[in-house]
Parts: sequence; C-alpha cells; structure tokens
Amino acid sequence: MPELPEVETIKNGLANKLHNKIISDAVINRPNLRTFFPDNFTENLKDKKLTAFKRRSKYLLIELDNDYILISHLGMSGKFTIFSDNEDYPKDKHDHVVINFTDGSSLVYNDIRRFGLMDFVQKNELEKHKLFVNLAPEPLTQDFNTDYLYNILKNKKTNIKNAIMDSHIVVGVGNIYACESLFKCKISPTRSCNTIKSSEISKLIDIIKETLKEAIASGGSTLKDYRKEDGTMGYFQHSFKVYGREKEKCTICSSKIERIKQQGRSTFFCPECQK
DNA sequence: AGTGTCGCCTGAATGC
DNA sequence: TGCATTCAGGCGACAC
Repeated sequence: MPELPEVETIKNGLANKLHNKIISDAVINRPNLRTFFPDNFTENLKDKKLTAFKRRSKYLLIELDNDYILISHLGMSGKFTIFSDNEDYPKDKHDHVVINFTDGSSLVYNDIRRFGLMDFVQKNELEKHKLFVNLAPEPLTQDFNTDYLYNILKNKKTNIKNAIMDSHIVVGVGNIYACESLFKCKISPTRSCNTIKSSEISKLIDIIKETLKEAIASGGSTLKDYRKEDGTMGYFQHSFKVYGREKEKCTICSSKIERIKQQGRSTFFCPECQK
C-alpha cells in the first residue's frame, strides 16, 4: 500500500533509471484500471522522451518531451518494475501496461487490484486537472502549518483521524501514517476536530512531517542498496508502533493496542496513551 | 455545505 | 475439504 513516502521513493528510483529514455512503443492489456485509459494512450506515448519525474500527493508525474505529463496513481497494489533484458512482456496476468524503450529495456506496470489509474494532462493544465484541482497542500511544505490547520479544524465535528486523511485538508497521509502520527502525538483518533487545541495541532503537524520524512529517508536508503534480479522497486518494511498491532502491547505503557472502525477503515491506537 | 457510505478489485485469511 | 464470507485500502461518486 504505497503512501506518500513510497511514492516519493519510487519516483526517485524511476528518475534514476529512466531519465531521458525514449519510448519505442507502449502496450495496454485491458481498457481500464480504476478508470479507463485515455483515448490514444499508447499512441501518445510512442517516440516520446521521459524528461522529468515529479510527485504531487500520491500521484507520480512523468513529463514527456511533447508538453504532456503522464499521471500515474498506484492505488493499493500498483507496482512499477524495470526490466533491462529483451524478453517479451507481459508475463503476469496483472501486468497491465508495458512501456518499451529504444535501448531494449522495459517498464512494466503491474496492479493486482486495479485501484490505480493513468491519465495525460498538458503541463500548464495540471492544477486544473480534475484530480488535482481540489487537492490540499503538500504536508512537507510551509503551507501545511498550525494556523492553516487550526482554522480548518476549529469548526469541524468529524474525528481527527478522518480529517488528516482528507485530501481536501492535507494530501498524502494514508491510514498507516494517520494512525502512527496520532499515536506519537498522544491524540485519540476519535477526538472531534473542534476539541483539538492549537498546541496539539502544532505538535501533530511536526509529527506528521517528521514521520513522513523518516519514511522517505528509510525508503531512499533501502532503494539505494536494493538488489533484486527483476529490478522491482516496491514497498519497504517500516516498524510501526500501532498499525497492524491489535491486541499487542503498547511500546510505551504495555496496554493492549485496540482496533476500531472509522469511516469503514481500521484504526489502531493505544487507549491509555492517546487521549 | 458538511458528513458519512458505497463501490471498484483480487487474493489471503477466516468461517462453517 | 471446499465453498462462502470477510477484509485490506485510495478516492471519486453518491446519499442524506
């Protein structure tokens, strides 16, 4: 389940290996992922050079030398793999997109659950694209600060965990990092937004930034030393304090970690530490 | 307008 | 054993 740090790491890995490569041809093996591929998807990729690799929220942005950007979201299970040989792809039934380069290498997109998507947008139209027009600030920028978040949360009645996962408030904080950040701040995930004090919000922002930065650094170092035959760039095992640890002992107070459902999603927290 | 729920999808895990 | 159900989750669409 790639969250912002994983997407950032994958973006850097793709940039290192694919910068300035030229597409010889592209193949899609089905008409859609979560959404349909745009018309002329493969035709628009043919003969294009990959000129830059960026990220906004959890979207990968691959700039082409024809004024367009290839937008890619990995959803839950999307994976990019680079192959340097000249074998024929796809090889797996979930290899949905194959992009071949003029040097004989290939980039394969595999996505078991097909929650991912791909689209094109003109470079100067990115912020107007329907997927981007309503996106909140990036968590690692100055725009995500105490004043900003306090003013949004002070009139909200929904729970704080739901709020920090809301892409209209801040992007890139998924279920794992929402749970982990709230634990580090000792804030209960069930608290109503309008009860969170300014000092708590300040700490929450610091913790979210710190948690994401640590995960990016961890992913980066993992990627650097990554050696695997198929060149897979995937997901990195981080150590979690509460996520996925239902009924295990809290590392701080030894109470049992609880799991509850919020908006249909599992939330893990320590009922003693988090108030 | 703000808030909560549903559906998309596969495969692993669990239940009877 | 084997079939059916549950669960995981980002995020747009929809309902209230």
